[in-house]
Amino acid sequence: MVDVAREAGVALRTVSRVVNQDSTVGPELVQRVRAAIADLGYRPDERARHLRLGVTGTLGAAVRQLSHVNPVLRAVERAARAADLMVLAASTEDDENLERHVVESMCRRRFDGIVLEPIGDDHGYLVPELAAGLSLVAVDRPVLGLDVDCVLSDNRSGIEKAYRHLVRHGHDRIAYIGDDERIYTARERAMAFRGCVAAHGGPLDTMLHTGQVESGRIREAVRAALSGAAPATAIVTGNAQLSVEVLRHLGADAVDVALIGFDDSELATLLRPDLTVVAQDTDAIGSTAIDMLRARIADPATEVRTVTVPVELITRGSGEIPPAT
Amino acid sequence: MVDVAREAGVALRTVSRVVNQDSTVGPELVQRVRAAIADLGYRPDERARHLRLGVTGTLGAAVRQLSHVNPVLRAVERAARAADLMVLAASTEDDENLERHVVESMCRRRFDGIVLEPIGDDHGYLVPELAAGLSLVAVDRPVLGLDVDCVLSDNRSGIEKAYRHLVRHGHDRIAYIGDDERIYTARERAMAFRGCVAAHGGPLDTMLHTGQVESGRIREAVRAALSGAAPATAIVTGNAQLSVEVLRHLGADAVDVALIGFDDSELATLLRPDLTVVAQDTDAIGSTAIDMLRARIADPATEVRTVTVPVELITRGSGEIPPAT
DNA sequence: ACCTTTCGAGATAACGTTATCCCATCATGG
DNA sequence: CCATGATGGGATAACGTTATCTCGAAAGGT
Repeated sequence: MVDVAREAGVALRTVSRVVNQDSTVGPELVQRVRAAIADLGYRPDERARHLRLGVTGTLGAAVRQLSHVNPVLRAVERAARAADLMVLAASTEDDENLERHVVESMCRRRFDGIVLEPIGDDHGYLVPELAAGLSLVAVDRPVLGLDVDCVLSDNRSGIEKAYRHLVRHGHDRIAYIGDDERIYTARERAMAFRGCVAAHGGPLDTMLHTGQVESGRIREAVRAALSGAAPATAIVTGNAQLSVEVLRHLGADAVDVALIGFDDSELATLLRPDLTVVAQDTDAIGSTAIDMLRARIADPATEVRTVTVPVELITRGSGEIPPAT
Repeated sequence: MVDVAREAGVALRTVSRVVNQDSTVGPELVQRVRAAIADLGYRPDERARHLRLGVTGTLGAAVRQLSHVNPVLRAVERAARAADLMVLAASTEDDENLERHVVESMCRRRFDGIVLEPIGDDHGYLVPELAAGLSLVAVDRPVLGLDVDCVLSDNRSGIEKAYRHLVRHGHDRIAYIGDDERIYTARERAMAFRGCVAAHGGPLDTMLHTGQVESGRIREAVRAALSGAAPATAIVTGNAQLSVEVLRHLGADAVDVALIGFDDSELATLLRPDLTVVAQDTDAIGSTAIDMLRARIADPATEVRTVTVPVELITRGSGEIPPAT
């Protein structure tokens, strides 16, 4: 920058003014400075700029897997771009230690705010960061034990919609195959399912299967649900990956067993019958997250909120299969 | 930091030494400084650190869509983590202007290097950055007109493998349905297909269909390929998304028409018959990209290279369907 | 007892920006 | 013709780090 100033025969401050489009610089000086910048290949250094300014105009997104389908992240990027903020994202790989590493890195880099898909139950490392003024919003899952802004889907209502839909289509014995209940969303959905069964009066033991998403376990769960004296005539799955696994193991039975999946996905309309799903409003989740984050950045004293976004049942065929007689 | 020094009763430099685990500080001073850091909630500022150090220990990844399946990005993150580098990623949304914006932002932030999935044909904006010492590696597609490190899949060989495989299974009339040839990979694959047809001696007009991935166009292409006096008995698709679309429109015909898709995907083993694919070695692409980037960062004078990574034909059933008689 | 070595720690100067303050220069009004 | 703004531009001090240089003190050898 000092070289540019010398080359253009102006003061340092003037170069800064030209770079920042300050209107108080005469046109011919602007020209001279521009020329010098091009000549010398000067490229401004945001590190220094941000250091001086205090803010970085950057949001961090710490998500489970960058390389997976994540419509919420897409909505986050869109909304941030609309607010002239840059989003830089990194994967936490469902690893608590990696989450901590990623988030702390973002804090040390003084990102203006962080969108986090939290993992696990212990987020104690966040306490000093929050005390020091970190703006953070959790999406998809809450940060347990900490008073933090949060955007969640209405998991309970989603399961209830699916259950009621199947009951309405004549099903009586409905199974649920879900993810590991150590995961918040899996826990919420399984609890909601238990509530449905309790309200409806059926047995639970052969109808609820949760645990790691592992092909062998899913096969076993599908087998257990569909066998015995009173086999299930319908299945609800706990997430998109589980829908795929369950379909894989249903095989030819897929035309006889009703199925409703949690989460919409592109293959929902590829299969026969098309997949009925509980779809999350990912656009609303993402843009709400950015709204809340921006509000907190603007005023750190903003009251902490948890927003629950409604889900929608999309009927496509698989959920409308009648019970086998 | 100066507050910490005052609180601990030491000099600024000593605090820095403690933070950076310098061994030349006495144990009791380390304790005092640690206590002061915790007391005052001091959090180091990487912006200043990076400014002073010159390097940021950060790589940027500018990819088409963060929220899409992208096994290469996963491999990039893994390999970078192994090298103790942080990867921060952003989407370019297949938009040339957005790509430029993202890459220039990363440059101004002085990322140590950038992994780029280039879009379009004009990357002139990179020239001054490269001249100023930007380390960059392109993946999946080359940066046309610029001498830049590059990791590509062997698209030509992939198409040839698929074509030969189908010929070996008795097919004579093989159709190709591909993406818009303005996209480099689509162009390469279509060209390779033309070469195959030329070598094999068949007609081309009803067998080659490229253009935007749009449901109506794909339906029309499938119809055109399978109708007429000499209908195709086998189809090769140009990418994973096209495989899905083609399958959608094949419907019940999927058991009669041989199909080989470019790119592996999780739904390849979900369908009946399972999908035979040309699989890219995404792990190799990602780790090679990081290797090349690190080499260039370490020595900017390193010779520019283009690495072509082999592809593999994975037979699963759909590609082994014999021609209808 | 004195000199040398080693080790720990402090003062100071960068890194590349921007903001504050201040001073020219010029046109305008009394 | 001089005072008064207004306007454009320059010197200087931060922002929060780390590296260099220097110095003091303690330990060990002759």
